[in-house]
Amino acid sequence: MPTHFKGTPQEVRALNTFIKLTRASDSLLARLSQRGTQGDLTPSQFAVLEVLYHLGPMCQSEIGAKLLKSSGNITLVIDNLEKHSLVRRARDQNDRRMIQVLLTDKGRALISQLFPGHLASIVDEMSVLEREEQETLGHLCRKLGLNDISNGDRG
Amino acid sequence: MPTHFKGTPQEVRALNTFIKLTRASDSLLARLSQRGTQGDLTPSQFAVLEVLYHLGPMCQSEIGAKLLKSSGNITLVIDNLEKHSLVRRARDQNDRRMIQVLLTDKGRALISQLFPGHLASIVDEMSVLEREEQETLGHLCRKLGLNDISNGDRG
DNA sequence: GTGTAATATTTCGACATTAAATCATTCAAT
DNA sequence: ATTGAATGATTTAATGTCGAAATATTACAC
Repeated sequence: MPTHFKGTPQEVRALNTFIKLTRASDSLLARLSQRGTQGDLTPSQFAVLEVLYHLGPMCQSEIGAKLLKSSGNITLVIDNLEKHSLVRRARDQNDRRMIQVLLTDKGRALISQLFPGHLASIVDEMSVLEREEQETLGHLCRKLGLNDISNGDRG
Repeated sequence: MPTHFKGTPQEVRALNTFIKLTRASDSLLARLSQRGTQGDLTPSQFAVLEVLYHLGPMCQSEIGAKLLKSSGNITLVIDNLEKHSLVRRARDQNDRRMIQVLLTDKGRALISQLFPGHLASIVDEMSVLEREEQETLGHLCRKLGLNDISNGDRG
């Protein structure tokens, strides 16, 4: 909702860009959710399974860092995934403060079955932008997202 | 976290753009929150006060449409704002199904006090992008966000 | 070895979020 | 006027989210 706010051109521009960015992200996420390509999983649950699937077992704090979520939150999401036998916890033998989270066979089967459809949805949603537009968007988002938060990870 | 996923160039591009977009939005929101320019308000509470401040009194379903939130959610957020005497409810006299939500004097004073700092934070965060980059980002986000969801509002 | 700081996870309280079910009200068609 | 569909708001159940406090484990200084 590009605002009616009256301010300097710089202020109006920044505010409108901000609003469009957050709305694009929100509405894209909502549409992906509506497509049902995440099965019965919540977005958080899907994200955890996906990161474990592509990057392998990791501890909870690492998952939280990747997904920009708090440790308390990750604990709950892992709890719920564990109830459905999609992941399991295992104390790290070297440093017993940490808990490794691993996909179960059931969890691996589920995410490997869901991921292609999820990816196809993303490709489809992104297809309203040309190749170069996608690259420009990615570049600008990266520049903006990089501002100060821990961001550097290539797994 | 630009993924390690191996797929077609089109798939890799779409997935990376998607991840960068959502991370940019998430991390920007997190940084704005950390700045504390929203006072003691939650993001949802701030958004409701802001929309009432700039667009005037409106019914709950209208607020929900602007913020892309469910009606049940809006009910709760308005409940919490009402507890703090920042807004008040008033049945619409013409159509008693609707409830007009209005800023109280306290609510108006609060949002008018907070908004300038909030805006300054946004301008500051956006300043890592040049004027033209902001406009390009806004344009691309609008194109992407417009895909199918009700989006047309200029208040 | 013991105490202390640091790290990882869990717990708890408050708020957010959705979907589904329900209630009240309005509107339309008879 | 009455019925029936549609609309707006509320409630409920399940999950998510954060932040702060509590707990468990390790690492380090002494």
